[in-house]
Amino acid sequence: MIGATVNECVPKSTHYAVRMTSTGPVTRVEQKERTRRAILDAALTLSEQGGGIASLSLRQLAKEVGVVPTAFYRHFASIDELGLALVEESIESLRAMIRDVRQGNPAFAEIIERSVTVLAEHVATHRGHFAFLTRERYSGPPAVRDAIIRQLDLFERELATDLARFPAPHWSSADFQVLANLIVGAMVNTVVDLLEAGNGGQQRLRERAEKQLRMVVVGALRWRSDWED
Amino acid sequence: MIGATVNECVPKSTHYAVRMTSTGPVTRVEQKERTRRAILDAALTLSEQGGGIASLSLRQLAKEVGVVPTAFYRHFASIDELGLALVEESIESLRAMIRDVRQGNPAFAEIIERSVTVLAEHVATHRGHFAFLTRERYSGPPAVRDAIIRQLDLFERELATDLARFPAPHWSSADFQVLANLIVGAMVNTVVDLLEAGNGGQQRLRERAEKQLRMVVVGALRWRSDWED
DNA sequence: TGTACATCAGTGAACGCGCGTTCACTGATGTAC
DNA sequence: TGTACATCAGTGAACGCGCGTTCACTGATGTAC
Repeated sequence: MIGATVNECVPKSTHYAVRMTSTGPVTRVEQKERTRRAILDAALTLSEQGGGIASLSLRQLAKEVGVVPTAFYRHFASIDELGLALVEESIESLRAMIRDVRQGNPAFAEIIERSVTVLAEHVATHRGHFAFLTRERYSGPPAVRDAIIRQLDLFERELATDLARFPAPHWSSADFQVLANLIVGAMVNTVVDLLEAGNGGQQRLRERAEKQLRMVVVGALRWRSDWED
Repeated sequence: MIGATVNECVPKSTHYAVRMTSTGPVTRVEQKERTRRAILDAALTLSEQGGGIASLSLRQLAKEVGVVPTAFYRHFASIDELGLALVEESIESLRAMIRDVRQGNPAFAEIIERSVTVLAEHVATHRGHFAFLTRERYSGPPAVRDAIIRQLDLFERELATDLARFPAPHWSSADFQVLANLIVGAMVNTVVDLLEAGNGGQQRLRERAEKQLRMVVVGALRWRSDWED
């Protein structure tokens, strides 16, 4: 049966896992970028399923991408560097969302509805990034956790500044900080629930988030610091 | 230099890592319970440092406990079973806290202060459990995540029922559900921040949590469903 | 346009290591008499 | 109280496996002329 193994002797050749030849010829630079993108996406997917970036394995990752394990090193110097790339692009997605929420100056009555819509849209288009941020915020390596916390703190301070423009005579700037913390926390919880819910639950969660924001912004702003005595 | 190795030839004998002989003789049952406890505690510590329960290794764990890896199997059938034991006792800590928050009927004015105090005390005395719950809520195995989510949902519904006793004529029961979700989220965020802060930050975080609860309960209850149109 | 050479993304063999789990064992604690 | 036997928490050798990383390689793409 020596001849039986002949079919398995495929000639060795360079194989592109994410080639998509139907779109025509591709430059080497484009091809490299595609593989890099496929590695990042597979890392987001696998760490979402498998308990976070800390339990991600290079060999699982290579298998998911459809490439030999050592090919990874053409794109990243180590697994840690991949983690840094993921935290950077995830934080960029978060920044883009925050920018989009804050930009424009819709009428007061529409701020809340618009903000929640923008939030839901960004979460839907960058699921992997938002899942990464909410997960690694708690279980990631210290450098990753710190970067995420720093960005959320920054957003909290910006929000406190924005809120301080509302007419609320009895409020100190510390009060606005505390309110901003409450709001950011509620929005992060909304993100988590949006990620976990199927398409069916999205509308309910958006309405819940809008109602919570109204309770807090419209309701709580009538609260007065001096009530606390 | 053959004789040089003689000192290393210690006779083989049963070794108890957590014996504490100063307290006198210990029964076999007590000794077994001590080791089991040491395994659970080491698992909480290591998974807090090392990226969650999913990246916990049996051999690290045994080393931390001061026992040979195979000794583990005298206490748990597998690593997964250890995970189940951890989620069970962590959820029991959460239940105990919730019970303690809800019990007694302090004057209305004191409910908030008392609740935050109880929260902070339970977090301080069961750090490992609360760190486990807040972390594995996002990165744990599905069975663990589901158990934690279920318990938080339950608490949310109980809280909605409690809140519905407040006089708030314009509120529907759905409104109370939404408010309860906001409050539970804020309390979970407080737990996370308490765990991350050193002793120095505890007081500030407690005051922040109290202020947030006042904003939400005292302020938001004046919000009316029909404002949303 | 055609040819000869350079580049480098992906390959596959190999490494030493820590992993979870199995097994037969040992000896201190517990028990029956 | 003393002795002979049973129990079983902890031991240590061994297993096969997947891990991250190294290295020299191949052959398609890119470039110089």
